[in-house]
Amino acid sequence: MKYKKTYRHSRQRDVILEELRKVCAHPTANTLYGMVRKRLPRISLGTVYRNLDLLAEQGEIVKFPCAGGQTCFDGNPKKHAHMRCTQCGRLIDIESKITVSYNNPVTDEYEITSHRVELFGLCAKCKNKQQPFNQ
Amino acid sequence: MKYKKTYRHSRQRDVILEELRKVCAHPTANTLYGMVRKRLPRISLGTVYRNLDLLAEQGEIVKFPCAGGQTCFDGNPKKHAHMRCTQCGRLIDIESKITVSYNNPVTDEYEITSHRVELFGLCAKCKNKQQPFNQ
DNA sequence: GTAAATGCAAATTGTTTGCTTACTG
DNA sequence: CAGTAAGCAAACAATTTGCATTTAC
Repeated sequence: MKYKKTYRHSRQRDVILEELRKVCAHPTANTLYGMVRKRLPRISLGTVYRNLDLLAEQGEIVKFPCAGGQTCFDGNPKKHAHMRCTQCGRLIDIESKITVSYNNPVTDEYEITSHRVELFGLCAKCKNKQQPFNQ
Repeated sequence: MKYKKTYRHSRQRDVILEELRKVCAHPTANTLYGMVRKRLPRISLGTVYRNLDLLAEQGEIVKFPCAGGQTCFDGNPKKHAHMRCTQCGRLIDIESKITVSYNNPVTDEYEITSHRVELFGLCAKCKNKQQPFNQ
């Protein structure tokens, strides 16, 4: 049995969380690294990753596996809807109220405990541009 | 303006698609590589990746960015629901009928064109096991 | 015959880990 | 002062790419 880990406070973690909360985008670890480095020039990328994992573990932030194999981070843990732009790939927070219903049969096969909806569409920028070249 | 690419037929692509369609799991490129190699021992992993991209481009299969930075592939392009097991991480096809509703405001900000629901829960195996150690 | 697809290996990219030092509680 | 966190660099793993050769149309 594993013991519960105790967390200690760190300036780096504070800054990472602050910077992530500051933006409404969903930056990757590397993007965030760039942002944080402006305030803490000596921070290392490894620290950013470690803290992002830790913050996600604590439920302070949310990790998103994204297309292209990168992980994006959302600093806003309260539920809100997302839309992925099918043109540029960005993840956009949207206002839309979503309702999901599904039948959740009581069975030994599986048990559904929660859900997430991902919406796809066009973001403002791409919507107002003409289509890019084929592909 | 980019010209439309013309596809040529290849045995490797056929086998990759066949093997992917054969299973109801959602293998990674590497897993699929193992499956395909039984029939085409000389195929290379690069070819598998190239063909999976190409098949996804054609809409024959679907790519899933997964937690852990891997991409999973679904050979069954007709819509069906998925559940991700929060314990073991596998993606399970489920029977549940899902209905999603959301308001899709007509605005310049964005335009929603489609959606996907991801369900989370426990798969049969994990449901019938006791919890693993903390964390 | 031309362009697309393959096999192979090397390169790239995102992420994790090991280790020593610094810092928190 | 015990154990967590940082910084740095090396290691890893998934995926992509360059190139010479083969294959499809």
